[in-house]
Amino acid sequence: MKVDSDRQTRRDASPAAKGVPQLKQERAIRTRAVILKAAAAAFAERGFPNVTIVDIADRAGMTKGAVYFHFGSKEALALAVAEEFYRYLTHTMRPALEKDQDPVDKVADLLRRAAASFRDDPITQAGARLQIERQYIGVDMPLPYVGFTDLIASLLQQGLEQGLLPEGATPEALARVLVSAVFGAQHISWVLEDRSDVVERTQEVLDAVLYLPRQQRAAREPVGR
Amino acid sequence: MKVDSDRQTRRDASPAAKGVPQLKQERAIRTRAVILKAAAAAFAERGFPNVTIVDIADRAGMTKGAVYFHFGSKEALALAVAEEFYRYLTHTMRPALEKDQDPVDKVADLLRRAAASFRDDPITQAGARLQIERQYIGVDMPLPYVGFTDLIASLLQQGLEQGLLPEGATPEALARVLVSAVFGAQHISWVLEDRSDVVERTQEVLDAVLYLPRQQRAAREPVGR
Amino acid sequence: MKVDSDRQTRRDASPAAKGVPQLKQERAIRTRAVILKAAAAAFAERGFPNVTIVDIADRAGMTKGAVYFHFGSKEALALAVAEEFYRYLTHTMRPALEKDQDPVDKVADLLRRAAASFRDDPITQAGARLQIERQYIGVDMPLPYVGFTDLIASLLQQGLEQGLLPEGATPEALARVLVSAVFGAQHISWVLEDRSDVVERTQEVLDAVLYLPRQQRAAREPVGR
Amino acid sequence: MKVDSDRQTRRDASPAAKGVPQLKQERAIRTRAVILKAAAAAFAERGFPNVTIVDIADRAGMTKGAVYFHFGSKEALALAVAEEFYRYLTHTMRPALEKDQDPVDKVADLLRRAAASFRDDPITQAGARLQIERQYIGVDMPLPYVGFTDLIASLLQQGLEQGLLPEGATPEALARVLVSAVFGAQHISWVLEDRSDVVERTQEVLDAVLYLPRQQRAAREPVGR
DNA sequence: ACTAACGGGACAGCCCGTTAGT
DNA sequence: ACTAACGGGCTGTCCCGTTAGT
Repeated sequence: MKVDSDRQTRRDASPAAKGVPQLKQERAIRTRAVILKAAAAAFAERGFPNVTIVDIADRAGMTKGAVYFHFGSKEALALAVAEEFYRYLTHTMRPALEKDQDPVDKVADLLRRAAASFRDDPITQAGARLQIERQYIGVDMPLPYVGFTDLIASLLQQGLEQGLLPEGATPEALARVLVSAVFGAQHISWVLEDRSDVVERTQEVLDAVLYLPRQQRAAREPVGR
Repeated sequence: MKVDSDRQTRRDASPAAKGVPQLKQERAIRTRAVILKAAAAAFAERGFPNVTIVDIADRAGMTKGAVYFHFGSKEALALAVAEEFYRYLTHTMRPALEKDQDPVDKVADLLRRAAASFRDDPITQAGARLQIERQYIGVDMPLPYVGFTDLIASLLQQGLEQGLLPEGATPEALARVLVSAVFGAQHISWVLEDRSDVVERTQEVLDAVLYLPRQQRAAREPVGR
Repeated sequence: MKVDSDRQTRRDASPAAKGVPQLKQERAIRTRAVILKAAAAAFAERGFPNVTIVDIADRAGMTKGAVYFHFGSKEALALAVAEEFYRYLTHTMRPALEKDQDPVDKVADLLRRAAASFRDDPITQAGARLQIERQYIGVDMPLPYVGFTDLIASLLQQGLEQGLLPEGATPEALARVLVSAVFGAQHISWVLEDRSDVVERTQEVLDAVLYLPRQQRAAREPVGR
Repeated sequence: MKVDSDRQTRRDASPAAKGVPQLKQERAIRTRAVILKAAAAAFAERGFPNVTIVDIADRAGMTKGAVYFHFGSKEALALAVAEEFYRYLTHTMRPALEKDQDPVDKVADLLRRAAASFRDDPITQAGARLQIERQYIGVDMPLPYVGFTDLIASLLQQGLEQGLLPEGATPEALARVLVSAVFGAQHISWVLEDRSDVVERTQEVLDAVLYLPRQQRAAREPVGR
């Protein structure tokens, strides 16, 4: 079951140029974006198996055929949303990495931003949900969590070297714990409180995993650095 | 659309209780169990929306009609599995609570047992998955996580009073973090490693949240109690 | 698709006698009657295709199996109800025929009694409905209307000979008209007024077909005979 | 459970009326008509509960999917047939009303035309049958008989005023009797003779209810007015 | 670039009838 | 004489994807 993410891709490959290639398509790429938004909202709200193409078309204010013109299948749509999600995610994270702060604070910043996205951004919500539902989609979505976990691990490694974490700590393990906990917090917050308290729950995670031990350390070494 | 978990329930209500209405033949209760097992396995493996009644019937070695005699609908089946899951869960936890160990160790024991169940027991796997898929089921499943979180919070409260946790810690928040993290760890382990390393990941969570701070404390108070 | 009206029939044929044949069956006969009543009510209310065997069993306060013990199929049940209906009908009519009154009044009496039965007796209602639904039942129900129509025709013939009807009248045609009209009146009354005004509508028919012409005649021949 | 008769209806409501939204291609409106015909034939022949969507699709020479595009459910299909029936009925009646003849003859003409339709036109047959089976359909079909009865009553009222009916006659009652009798005649003719003699039976009704009394009157008043 | 129309496959639930078990 | 349990078939409906028509 081969599924390109969308027609766009196919088209870029074949006719390189042809008179006025992309002027006419201006409307089309707007339409495409509208569909994508609609799809994301639908997926976030009701989940992949519960969403029909007609649902999406209705939300986008057009007919099924139009959707099928831009995306070859329901799977392709999901995939496109997922990709958009990753693109958005890295974009949101950037400021946290570029800001001038110690690596542990960077990690915290990163995760808080992620949490806020989960609470506020439909694309993020859809992306997260589609990740969970990857089995229903049947096409290989980009493997989740790993890249993010590695990034955090390397930051924590720096933190450890700078003495910002207890000596016994292993950065990889801590990174796994953090990602697990934030993901879990987001999910539970979703089920119980419709995500209204994700950020708070995420902060609790950060306090427990990153800062509580640090306090201890600080308390134990009153003699200045 | 209220759905009883199964026929059993309906029947208990109607007859005027003639002693023990054990009219249920024990062939049937075996059959019922077989169906439940089959359903759990199917749900765990493929997810609620992907499982058809025929799948379950086939796995159970019988026909749709037989399944429908015992469970009035697909939803009822899912609900029964979920209930069985909770029953099994509390049953598995008991030893950890009754064993003679300090409250924090109890918590750790509890979560390790849960993790092991996630790895080994199909009913648990199905239960967890159905929880996530509750929206697809459309009947109100028992609210998840909360009871468990409360139990852990009260144990941690005891631990705090016994000086087993850092003074700054708040038991409720820690409990939420633990449950989130273990749930998340289990989920990620599922996606990435087919759950083979749940227990290890859970241990990492325990180390990071419960023991790493404690070590710090221990190190800081060398003079015994 | 062979269908005996019920098991009873079958049994009468095979074992002529055997120790204590019908003592034990006393309960059975009563049960059979209960089922028949339940079936009639169900058929009258919801129609043959809409009634399930379980419906009937529930109404009769027993299980499907019990029903199937007494009646081999849903069709057999319908047939038994229909037969009961005809038995009841002839029974109800008798007084009208035996009473001392002129043949035209007999006809009127007959039809008024029928109408009253349609209004009050569930078996009659069921019988009438099953007649309409004969196609759904698929077994040859006793042909309806004809015997009744013939009876009325012969009475009207007598009436004609006694000068109780206009000379131009043909008894067979009048009989057909009467039966059609009463049947139609009953049906329409059912749909529009839940049968509450069947008797009145029937009287209207009698007035229009039998008595209005007679009045004319009476008015025209003031010189009595 | 409200059911629109078909998609058409739903669509008319939504778009903000852009002139004439004749987006309906006339291939489609032909298809729709074919389906309707097929459905009418099927319903007339076998009755609503016995007809499957596939039956209809097969008769129409297409697949279930196509049928479902035009009609959202089996009920909608039945309703559409019923509506078509009423439309056809009023259309057939018109000439009788416009023709230059006395009101009583108009009534007779009306009913004879109806009878002929019952014998010859599948839509009419289906409509009549669906009326009887309204309970199986579960959506509120237009209330039957009443409008027609009123029309006849008002004609008879005129007839009475013109001295075409016996003085004692009440038009409303006569109208009810006529409609009942014709409906009943049609039904009995259906069961017994597959409707071949509806028209004759209807004529018998007209003779008995409208003309027999009139003859009497004529005979009695030889001295013209 | 987009809409209306159509094809086809799958699945839940229902219900009839039988058999195993008293 | 009756109940619980089981088998199997059928059909309405949904929904995905394609083609005819602008």
